[in-house]
Amino acid sequence: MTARKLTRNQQLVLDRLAASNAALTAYELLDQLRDEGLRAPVQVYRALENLGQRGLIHRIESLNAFVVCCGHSHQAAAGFTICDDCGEVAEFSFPASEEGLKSVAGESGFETRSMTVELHGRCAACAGH
Amino acid sequence: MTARKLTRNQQLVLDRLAASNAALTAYELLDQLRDEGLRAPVQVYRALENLGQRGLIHRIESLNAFVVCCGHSHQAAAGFTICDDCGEVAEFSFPASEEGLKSVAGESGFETRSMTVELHGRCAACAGH
DNA sequence: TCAGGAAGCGTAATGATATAACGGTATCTA
DNA sequence: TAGATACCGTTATATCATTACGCTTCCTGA
Repeated sequence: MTARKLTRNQQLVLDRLAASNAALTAYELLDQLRDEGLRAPVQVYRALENLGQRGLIHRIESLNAFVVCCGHSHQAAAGFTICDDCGEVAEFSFPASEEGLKSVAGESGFETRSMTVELHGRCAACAGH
Repeated sequence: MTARKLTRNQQLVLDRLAASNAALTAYELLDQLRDEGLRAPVQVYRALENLGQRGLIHRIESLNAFVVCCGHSHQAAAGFTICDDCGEVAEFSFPASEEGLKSVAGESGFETRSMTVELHGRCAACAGH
């Protein structure tokens, strides 16, 4: 019943993501892990699926790529800022706006189960602040 | 300087999207337009790119698919509700939450240029209300 | 403690989404 | 009406993701 230990492949993928400020695609992960013996996309995708179910990583839809989870357990939805200059992805939460969005969508009877919130722009460093 | 008229391919793609409540992928559009003489994905992608620049359509990142724009000119960002049962996609705006999101992201110095807001769940009809 | 089931593995093939490169045609504008 | 720009169709290729198969590892309970 308790969660199974991470397998070698899962740990390798998680470690690569944890070491990156940017989101990594499945194929970028595969390239970085060839030295560790990974050979096929499906090996990476399987690890990603498992890590996703555990809530240890997030998928960035607008990049078809993945990042580690910030570490908080998510009662709330996760939002992401994505720097289009340097690629840095940062996670944030937005409890008030989240309620606002659900509420606006709910006006037409829509029942929200999950949400994707991704902001593109420039990070503080790239904006020169 | 004034906007060029839509070409035949652009109009065909726009019309198919306008006739659908669900988002359509580029390949679904291609299949639906083979009778009209379209043969290759790039023809559809080129039309989609042009229509996107005109603001006549939106891309749904979490589906890799496209919908017509509701028709409002967007000073504000567009949000979407996506029914995971029937596929219906509806557009909404959320001025208050939009400011909230930009503001939360801005706390760390992030400058927002655009945002993706996609809510998955069940539409009123599928929820049985 | 070991039998059965669930989860995971590697390999191969394939499916789905998107773009690059090329040379030709239509349209706009000065 | 010449030059610039946008668009066209065709072909090839890049990128992202899944299915299928048979074998191994790990967990659990009798």
